[in-house]
Formats: sequence, structure tokens, C-alpha cells
Amino acid sequence: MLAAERRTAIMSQARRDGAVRVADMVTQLGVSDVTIRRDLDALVSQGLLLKVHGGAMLPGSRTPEEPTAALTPRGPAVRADGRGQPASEGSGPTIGVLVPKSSYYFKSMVDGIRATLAPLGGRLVLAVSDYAPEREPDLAKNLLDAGAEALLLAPAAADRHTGVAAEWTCTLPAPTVLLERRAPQPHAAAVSWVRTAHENGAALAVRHLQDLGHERIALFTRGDTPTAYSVEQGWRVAVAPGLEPLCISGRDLAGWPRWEREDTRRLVDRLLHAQATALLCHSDEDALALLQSGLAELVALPGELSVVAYDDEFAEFASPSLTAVCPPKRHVGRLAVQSALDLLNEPGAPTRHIEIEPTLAVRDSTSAPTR
Amino acid sequence: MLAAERRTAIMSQARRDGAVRVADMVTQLGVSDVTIRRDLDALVSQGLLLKVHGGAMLPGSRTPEEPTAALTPRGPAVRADGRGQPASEGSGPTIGVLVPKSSYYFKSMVDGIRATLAPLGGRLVLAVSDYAPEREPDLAKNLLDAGAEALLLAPAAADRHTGVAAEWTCTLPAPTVLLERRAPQPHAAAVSWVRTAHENGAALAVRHLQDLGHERIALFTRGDTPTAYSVEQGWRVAVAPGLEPLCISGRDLAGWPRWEREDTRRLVDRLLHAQATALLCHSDEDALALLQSGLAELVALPGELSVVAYDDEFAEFASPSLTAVCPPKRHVGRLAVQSALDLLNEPGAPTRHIEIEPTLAVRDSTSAPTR
DNA sequence: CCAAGTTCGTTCAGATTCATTCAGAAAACC
DNA sequence: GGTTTTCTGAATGAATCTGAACGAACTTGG
Repeated sequence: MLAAERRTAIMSQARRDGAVRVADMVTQLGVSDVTIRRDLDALVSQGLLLKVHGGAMLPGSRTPEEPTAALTPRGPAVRADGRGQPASEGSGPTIGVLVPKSSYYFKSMVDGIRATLAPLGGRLVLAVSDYAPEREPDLAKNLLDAGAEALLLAPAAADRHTGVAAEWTCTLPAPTVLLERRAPQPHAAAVSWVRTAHENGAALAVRHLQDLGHERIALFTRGDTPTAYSVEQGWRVAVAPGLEPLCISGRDLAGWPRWEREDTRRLVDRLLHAQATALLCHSDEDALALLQSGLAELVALPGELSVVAYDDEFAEFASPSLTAVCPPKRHVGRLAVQSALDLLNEPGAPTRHIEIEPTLAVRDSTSAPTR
Repeated sequence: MLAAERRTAIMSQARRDGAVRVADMVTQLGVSDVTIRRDLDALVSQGLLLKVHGGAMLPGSRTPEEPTAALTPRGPAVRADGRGQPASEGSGPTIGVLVPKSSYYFKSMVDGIRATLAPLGGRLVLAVSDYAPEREPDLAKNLLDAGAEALLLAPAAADRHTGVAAEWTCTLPAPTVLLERRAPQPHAAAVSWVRTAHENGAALAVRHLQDLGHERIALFTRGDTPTAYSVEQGWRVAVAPGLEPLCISGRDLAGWPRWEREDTRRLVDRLLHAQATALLCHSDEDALALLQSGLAELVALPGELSVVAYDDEFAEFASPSLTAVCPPKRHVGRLAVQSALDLLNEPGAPTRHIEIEPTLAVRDSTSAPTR
């Protein structure tokens, strides 16, 4: 492993957890403690970390007092039901988070929230609605009962086309920041939100493909969520107008999300019939499933069909590795926490609406069309 | 094997793993280490890779050796203007700020920037363009020469109607955040900005007046700036459609910004003639000037004419005290600094676009119309 | 307060990697 | 055909990285 890679790994862990300990990195990276310490020294001299006994912390976390406090709770100290340890003598704020799913997309977002909160000694209380809108008001109340002073909400109770959240999310008795949702009209100027510019993410992918020479670019979107609609909208605007766009929605696809060999064949038929040379595939999970169910045997990748995955959880590990749009999930979490803390610390702080731009990771699944 | 093929292979591996080792590529491609190193040099000079000991890494989202920290001599503060605090032990970053005016609107913004930077030991370098677009590129360069590691720009070089900044603001060799401006299209997804939702601020004022029972709400806007156009647009959308709106622009008004008694009388004539019962006055400075030049002697305030000031620097101290829209100037500065620091500390951090909502301070200059 | 267990900083030696120079081979150009 | 340009590989000394070892410093729990 490269020294610089090691340092990147250390920094990424530090950013995730707010701190790193030498012993952990020794076992994790398989090098000696001296080496880790030297890495830390280097990072410290760049101002990226602060050394403390046992490891290092992110600078700027204003706790010169008890630096080790954030180090000692090893692993994810925070439990969904709130019965986790009090997270460093309760000096920081308690933030309640409501997400529809604890896995996949929202996992990274929650990671970002945790990483931002950890160095401040804040506590995270998590609720998962499992996409059941009717349970969410109660879950939000539970969060408040569990001591949450501010709420970060990604409610399933939202218009699927516009991502506008249900009204109750805007009238809770605590500062609220919506995640990947907007507030309904009477409250739009009063409730903050942080969202990904998924439209631009899809456009980014389309433009990359167009630059390579593709003209007919199909879209597959997963599920019936605001994200899927935003991606679809961005794609629709970015593909050359005039050409009939080919959009395949998981919600219309019998059998989905189980990709059988037969499904994949049918999908490929549709793509070829529409003369598509590229596919933007919402959720890299589905792109991976496509590959695993024989996509590469039916068409040459990327020669006959270029594939861009939307989302970048597993795309890197596919074969061929998938070019992917990377929604800045971790940063959505981070900025939401910062906003919530601002609202908490300064009661009159103004509402803010933040859009974060996705990036594109170009890998091996896209090339110029061969035809 | 062609050299170009080799380099493609290297890039592909780099993109897959985030890094490549010289030794690996030697065995994998069957050429000598010198050759690989030369390939790396070539790719580095194209900006595609960063060399590190043992190999190379993807630029961005990485921690290159000793970038700015060691290069910028932490010397005495170079102030672009006037007095300067000693800038606290030089541990923090240096932020360059370019504003068109150091007074009035931007004063509070700069205050917000300074207040956010101060506890971090950061240094602020300020440049003022005095609304001369042609001087701004040089001023920005000066800021960089003075050691600025990131830039916050509110350039006068911007489309007055849309607030889209000139292109050069997006191609500077340092993380850039635009203040109250947007980035032009090819760069919109790559350059962050922070702006006030002036449209919503104007709408807020209009709605307040409508709630009081006003139907004909006039607008005065000051100057020929993006802010004025945003306010005008928000006002235009919010006033009842169908009614002919009365918009008076300072840019069309002879003599402005000097309010003589005669000007005020003419303005009142126009308002009364249009049967306006309320006035949204962009810049509380002008609202104050109106009052001081005899407005209250010509119409009963707020009975015959309700006045809402846009901006809240002096509105509170007028008599009667003015209801005012408060643009969150200080917070614009604060969030811009936070964004710049994020970009500085984490080179791969995604672009963000932040809109902050103004608030409304209801005071004595608005009431239900008496008519 | 002490004692045990960690963690820290430093030095030294071995291994790897780096930049550079020089020379040979292949391709391009006249 | 001859010359120039470009690319490649060997060789060299210098620079860098890594791990072991040791005494000092720190943390923790009585």
C-alpha cells in the first residue's frame, strides 16, 4: 500500500468518525505503529489533523479539554433506540434523524451526520420508517421524547414527483432540516432543507456520454421515490430533444427488483430495439445486478452498451468497473447537521436551502460507441 | 505496446483503485520502472494524476504532500486595506474577499465573514472594486498573491438581471465561492455560491401587505444591481396579477440618489395617481431619505401609505420605525466561509449552492389601508 | 500516591524508491 | 540513405520509507 493511500485512508476515517486511534490503524492497515505515527505527524503538519494521546482528531472540533473523550467510545456509539451510551458527558446537542431506510442510500448520509456530530460530542438518535408514511409522525415524536433538540427528516411522506414533504414535518416543536426533500409552500421560507441536485447529476452522466459520441441514451430508474423522479427529470432535459427518449422505470417492470436472466434479456431487447448505445442506471445496485444476470454476455461492455450507474456504493467493484454518478450523501448529512446546529445555537438564524452537486467518477464501463 | 495504451491502462487502474504503484505497473506492463515513472510524469503534467512516493494517485479527494500549508509563508498579514488585526498566530487559513463596496450592504457580509474566521485564527484579505468590473480580475490576483488560499467573490462583473458572474471568476486557481452571484453555465456545477433569496424577501413583504388588506403595492428599487432585479422579480410575481404593478427604478429616476423635497413630492404623486396604498422600498437608506425629505407631510404614515423597507440597516431607527425585510447578510458571509473552508480542507468536496431566506421585521410603518 | 499497562519519540539499519545521465533502438522526417 | 527525434532501459548515488528497539512519558485504576 502506498504511503499516500494510507494517509488518505486515515483522513477518510478521521472525517467519518471525527478521530482515529493509532492502534486501530495498525491492525487495519497492517503497518507498524511507528509508521502510523509518522503518517499522523505528516497530516498534522499539513494542518489536517491534531495529534492527541492515542491517535489524532480533526482540527476545529472545539474540545481541547477532553480530546480523548471522542476517542474512547469505540465504534458507532449511538444506538437507534437512544439507549446508547450518553456520548461523552452530554456536552453536545442531541439530533434526531428520521430516514426511510437505514441501509443503502441513507447509510452514507447517516455516516456523514455521525462524523460531523462526533467531534462535537453530540448525540444521534435514529428512527427508520421503512417507507411507511403513516408511522412517521409518531416516530418524529419519539425522537423528540428521546431528547432530540433538533430534527433531520427524510420523510417517506412526500410527494414522489416533487419531493415536497408532508406538512406535519414543518410544524414540529424543534428546529427541523429536511433531507433530500423540500418544504410545502406555506412553510418553504421557514423550513430549511439540504438536498442533492440529482437533476444535475443525471445531466452530468448524459453529458459525459454525449461527449463520448452517444446519441441515444436510455434511462432505468429504480422505485417510486423523489430521487428517481429527479434523476428522470435531469435525464429528460439533458438528452437531445427531438429524439424519443427511452425511459424504463422499475415501478413498471414486472418482477423488479429481482433480476432474472430472462428480465435482463428483455431489457437488452428493448434497448437494442430502441437503438440505445448507452444506459444510465439508477442505483448502482441494479447496475451490478444487471451485470450479474448476464448483461455482459448479451452485449459488449462498453463497446455496444456504455453504462453509467447512478450512485456509487458498489459501482467501483463491478467488472468492468462502472462509471458512476456520486451523490454527495455524506456531505448532505454534514451540511444538514451544521444547519441544525446553527438553528439550535442561534434561534433567529434564517432559513437556508442547500443544493449539493453530484460528481462523476469515470471508470471502465463507458467508451465511445463502436457502431 | 504503445505508450498511449500504457498510459490508458495506468489511468484505468488509477481510477479503479484511486492509486497506482510503480512496481505494480512494472510487472503488469512489462516495462522498466523508469518508463512507468515517465508515464506518470506525463499524466501528472496533464493534471490527471498526482505523484507520490511509490506511485501516483488521483488528484482531488486526496491529501497531496504539502500543498499550501508549507508553501504560503505565514508572514505578517498583508492587508489590502487599512487597519489589520494581527491575525492570531497564523494557524488558520487565509481567505480573500472581493466585494464591490465596503460599505452598506456588503459591510455586514464582511462582518459575518470576519466573525466566522476569527475564532479559527483565519486571516481575511479584502479587496473592493468600487463597482468597476474591469479592475476585478487584477484584484482577485492580488488577493491570491497576498496569500489567499480561497476566494469569496461578489464581483460587479455579473449580469445585472440574473446575477450570473463573469466566467473568469470560475477559473481561478483556488477554491472559489460566489457571494450573491451565480456561476455561468459551463461552471455552474463546479463553482459554489451563497446567495440571499431576494425574490422570496420581496414576496414576504408583499404578502405581509396583502394580509393587511393592501391591493396596490408599488415598488421602488435602487440602482442597477442583481439584487435590485431579484427584488423586482419577487415583487412582480407576488403582487396580484391582473393589477397593473407600479415599479419605479432608481436607475430611471433623474437626480437619484439625492432625494430633494421635490423628488419626494413627484414620487408621492405617482403613487397616489396609481392608487397605491403601499410601497416596498429597496434599500432602507432610501426609505429613510424619503422620510427625511418630507414624505410624512404629504401622506399619512402608515394610514395612507404603508412602507416596507428592503434591508434593515437603519430601518429600526426611522420615525415611525420601518417595517423591513432583513436579508441575512451576516449569514451569507458565514456560510460562504464555511463552504470555502470545507473546500480547502477536503479537496474533493462537492459544489454547493445555498440560498438563505430573508426575514421580515414588522414595525410601525405598515398597517391596514384606511381607505 | 504507586504500579501496571500503553503510548510516545527517537535512533539505527535495511530496503525500496527517486532523479538523472548515458546509450541503444525504433520511428519519423528530409 | 542519412539525420533527427522520440522512446526505452541500465546504472548510479541520493533521498525516502519502514520496522525494531529502547527509554521516557502518559493514562488508568486502585
